[in-house]
Amino acid sequence: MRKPCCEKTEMTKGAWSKQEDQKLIDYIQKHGEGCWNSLPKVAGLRRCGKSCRLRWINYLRPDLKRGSFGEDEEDLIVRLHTLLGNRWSLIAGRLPGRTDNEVKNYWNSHLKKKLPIMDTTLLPPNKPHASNHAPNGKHVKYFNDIDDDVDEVIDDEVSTDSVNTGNVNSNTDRISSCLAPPDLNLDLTLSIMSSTS
DNA sequence: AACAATGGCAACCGCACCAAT
DNA sequence: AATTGGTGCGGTTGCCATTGT
Repeated sequence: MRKPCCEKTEMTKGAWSKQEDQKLIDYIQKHGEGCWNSLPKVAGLRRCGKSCRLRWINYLRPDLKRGSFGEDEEDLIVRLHTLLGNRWSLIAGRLPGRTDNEVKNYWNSHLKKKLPIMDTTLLPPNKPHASNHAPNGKHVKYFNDIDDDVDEVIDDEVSTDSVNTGNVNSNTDRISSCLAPPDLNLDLTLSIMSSTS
């Protein structure tokens, strides 16, 4: 077992102060992202590198789109989750200005409870090492490989849906329709796996 | 008004991958 | 080929605000 990245007892934990935020922003504006482990020392922060990275990616990045999710984004999350399961980083990659943490939180706190009680066989596996996982557990690389194909499907579905959703009244109905769209090929992942292996 | 329950979000933790050596 | 350090990801926790009793 590897040692924890930051076992130093003097490391600060918990909520970030404005001063800390500013130090991190200043440092990254000067030096760019990367070298997270050495960053705190150079930037004068008493935080571990992982904490700095998380703070930057999830909160401080200038391209972040704060605020509530739009209906289009909601649809896309549901669709992508249907295809990919809990691959939050991949899902977030399809949502400009959104982070994996934000998408994950939004799913857990908003979308999950909107979903109708349904046949769980329609749901994807939560872990990449479930039935349709990539060989050797290299799920990230594997999912990146199919990324472009998913992109095509999602683009098609969203453009179609953006026309259709005008007639759908409730969120629940809208999400239900997303979960079982008549022409969405939910076997895509599997078929790509077999075709690329 | 006071307290308890609930929900939402930020942050932490542990594990896994990858590149360098 | 094995080891190591850096990084990324997903699950979980804890805090705080809001709502209900």
